[in-house]
Amino acid sequence: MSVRKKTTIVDIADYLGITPSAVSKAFSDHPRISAKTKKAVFEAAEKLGYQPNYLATGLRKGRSGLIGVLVPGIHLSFFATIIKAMEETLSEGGYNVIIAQSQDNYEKECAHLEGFMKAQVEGIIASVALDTQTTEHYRKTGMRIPLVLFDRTLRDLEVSKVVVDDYTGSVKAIDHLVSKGYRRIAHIAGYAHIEPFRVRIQGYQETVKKHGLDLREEFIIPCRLTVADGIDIMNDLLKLPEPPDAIYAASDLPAYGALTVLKEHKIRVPEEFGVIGFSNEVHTSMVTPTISTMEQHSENIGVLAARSVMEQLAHLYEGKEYIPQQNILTPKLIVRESTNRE
Amino acid sequence: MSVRKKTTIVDIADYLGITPSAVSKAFSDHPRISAKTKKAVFEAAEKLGYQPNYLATGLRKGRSGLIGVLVPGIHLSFFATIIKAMEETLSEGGYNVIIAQSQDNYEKECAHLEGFMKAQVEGIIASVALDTQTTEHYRKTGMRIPLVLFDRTLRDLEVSKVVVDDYTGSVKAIDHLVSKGYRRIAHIAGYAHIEPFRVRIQGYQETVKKHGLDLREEFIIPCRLTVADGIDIMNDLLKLPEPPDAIYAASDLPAYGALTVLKEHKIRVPEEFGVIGFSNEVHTSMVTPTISTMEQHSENIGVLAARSVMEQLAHLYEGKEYIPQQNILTPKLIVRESTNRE
DNA sequence: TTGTAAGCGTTATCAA
DNA sequence: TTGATAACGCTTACAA
Repeated sequence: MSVRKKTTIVDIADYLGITPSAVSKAFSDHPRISAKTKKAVFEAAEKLGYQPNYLATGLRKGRSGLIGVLVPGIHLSFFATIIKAMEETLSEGGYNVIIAQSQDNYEKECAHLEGFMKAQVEGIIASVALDTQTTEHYRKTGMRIPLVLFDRTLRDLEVSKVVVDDYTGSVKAIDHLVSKGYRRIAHIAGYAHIEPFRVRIQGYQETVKKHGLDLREEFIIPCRLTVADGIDIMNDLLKLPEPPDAIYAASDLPAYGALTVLKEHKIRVPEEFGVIGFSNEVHTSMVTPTISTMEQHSENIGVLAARSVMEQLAHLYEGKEYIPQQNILTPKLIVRESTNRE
Repeated sequence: MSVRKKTTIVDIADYLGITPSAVSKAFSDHPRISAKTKKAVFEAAEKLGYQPNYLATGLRKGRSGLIGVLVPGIHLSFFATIIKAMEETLSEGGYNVIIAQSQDNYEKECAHLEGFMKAQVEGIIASVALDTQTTEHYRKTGMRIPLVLFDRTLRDLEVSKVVVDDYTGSVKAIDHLVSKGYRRIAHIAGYAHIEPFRVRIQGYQETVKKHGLDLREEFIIPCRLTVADGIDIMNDLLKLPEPPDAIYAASDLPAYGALTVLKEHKIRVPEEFGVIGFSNEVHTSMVTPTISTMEQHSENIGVLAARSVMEQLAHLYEGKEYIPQQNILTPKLIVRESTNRE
C-alpha cells in the first residue's frame, strides 16, 4: 500500500531529456513527431510504469470519458442484463461506466443526476423511478448533455429513447389469452404515469374491447409490480363475485406471485386459469408451471441505448446537431405452460 | 443539447466581485471566511447553476472520488445483489462507483484493472475471473491503491477480503444430507484454483470422510457452474454403475440444471434423490421442488466490502498504516423441499 | 477576513 | 521535428 508517486509525462520527459509536450504528442500519435522519439517514449513509459491520468486529460479536453447509468435497482434481472450489455458496449467504445440506483425514489434520482453532472459524465442513460412524477430534472440534464431514456421513459420529454412496443406487447398477450379461450382477463398493471405501463394498460383495454369482452374497472389493478403485490392482488381478485379466469401482468414478478396463490387455492393453471407476464425474467422458465411472457430483448435494449449515447456524443463533438431518436423493439410472445391449454 | 459553457467558481467570483479562492473557501466551509460571503456565494451558485467539477477537484486534491468495482458479470443475481449494496454504501460515503465486467476472462480483467488505474480510482473491489490463474495483476494494483477481494478471492494475496466460510458451508450441507439419509453424495464443484471452490471441495471431502462414507473420485466434477453444466453432469452421473443418491452443487445454477434432469428421468426429489445448492439465488425458492441451499448474505458482503475500502482509504489519508482485513461470514443452511424427506 | 499565486497532469497553440 | 507556454477548474499556503 505504498503511496509511491505516480509517474507522469514529466517523468518520462526528464528521463529522455525531452519536453512533456513532445511526450504528449508521442502518445497521441501526433504526425509531426519522429518514429524514433515515439518508440523511446513508449519504452520509457513501459519501464517507468506510466499510466495516463484521465482526470488531467479530462480536465484539459473537457471530456471525462464517463457515462452515467441510472436505474431503479441493479438487483432486478431485467436491469442487470441491460447494464451488462451497456457496460460491454460502452467499454468497447472507450467509455467508463458510472452506475447509480434511484431505488425508485425521486429524491435519489435527482441527487444522482446531480452527482453525475459533477463527475462530468459526458452522457447519461437512465430508466426513471416509479416515484417520479415530474420531468424537470431530466429536462435540465438533457439540455446539457446527451440523455437516453430506456424502458421507463417519460412521455413529454424529447430525448432519445429505447423502448419496446408495449402496446403491441399487450395486444399479443391478450390476443393469445383470448385464443386460448380465456374471457375474463384482469390486468396487474404498473403506474400509469410511467410510459410503458400506461401504454400496456391502454393496449390491454383496447384489445379486450376489440374482442367484445367487457372492460371492468376492477380488473385493472396498478401496483409496484412485486411478488408480494401479485399475491395480494390475486387474493383480492379471487374474492370478487365474478373473478377473472386469467391475468395479464405487466411484470413477471407479480405474475409469479399470482401463480403461487392459484396453486394454494388448487386452481389449475392453465386449465382453469391463465397467467401471462412481461419481461421473460429467468424464473419464468424455471417455475412450475412455466410462465408465458413477453420477451423484451433486454440485451438489445442495453446495446442500443449505449450506442445511442455514443452516437449523440460523436455528433456533438463534430459540431453536428443531433436529433433525438426513438428505438422501438417489438416484443415477442413466449408461450409456456401457464396459458397453453387445450 | 446546447453546449453552453459551464459556470465555474471564476464566474461566481466575477459575479460577486471577489476572488475564486474566496469562493472555493466558501464552498469548503473554510472557518476564516465570513458568513455573509458564504451566503452570497451559495446564492450566486444557485442562481448561476454552478456544479463543481470533480475532475478539477480530483486532479488538484489527488482524489477522484471513484471506486472501481470489477466482477465477472452483473447478470448473475449474486453479483447484482452485492453490487446493489456496494453502490448504496459507497454512494452514501460520497464515492462514485465505476463498474466493469471481466466476463470471467483474464485478459479483460487485466484491461479493466488498468482502465481503473487510468481513471484514478481511489480503491478497487473485485471478484476474480474463473480464467485467472495468476495473481500478479492484482498484486500490482493492490500495492498502489486499496484493494478488497470478495467471494472469488486468491489465496496467496495479502489484501482485504470478504468471503463466506465456505468450509463450514460444505460441512453444513453434507451434514444435512447425511442426516436425511443420503449416502452417495456427489459434488458439482467449481475450479479449485479459485479459493471458495477449493475450500468447498475440501469441506466436502473431509465431511464425507468424517461420516465414514467413501470418497469417490468420480463424484467430484469441476465445471463453470452453469445450468447447462448441471444438466450435462447430472446426465453423466446417472450413467455411472453406482450413481449418487444426492448432489451438493457449489452453485444454485447447476443445482437447478441437475434438478431438471432428475425430473425428466422421473427420479423423485427428495424421496429418491437429494439436491442442495449454494448461494440462495432467487430461483431456488420458486422452482418445484424448491431447492435447499446455503445463504451467503450477499447484501452483507457488498456492504462489508464497501466499508472495507472506505476504511482503508480513510486510514491512508490520515497517514496511518492499514492492515488487510479478512471478513468471514458464516453461511446459513436453508432447508427446502429438495432435501427435506422423511 | 480576503487576495495572490502556484500547481495538480495534460494538451493545444504557437514559435523555434 | 521539437520546445515553450498557457490553459482546463480547483485548492492551498502564504501574504495582505
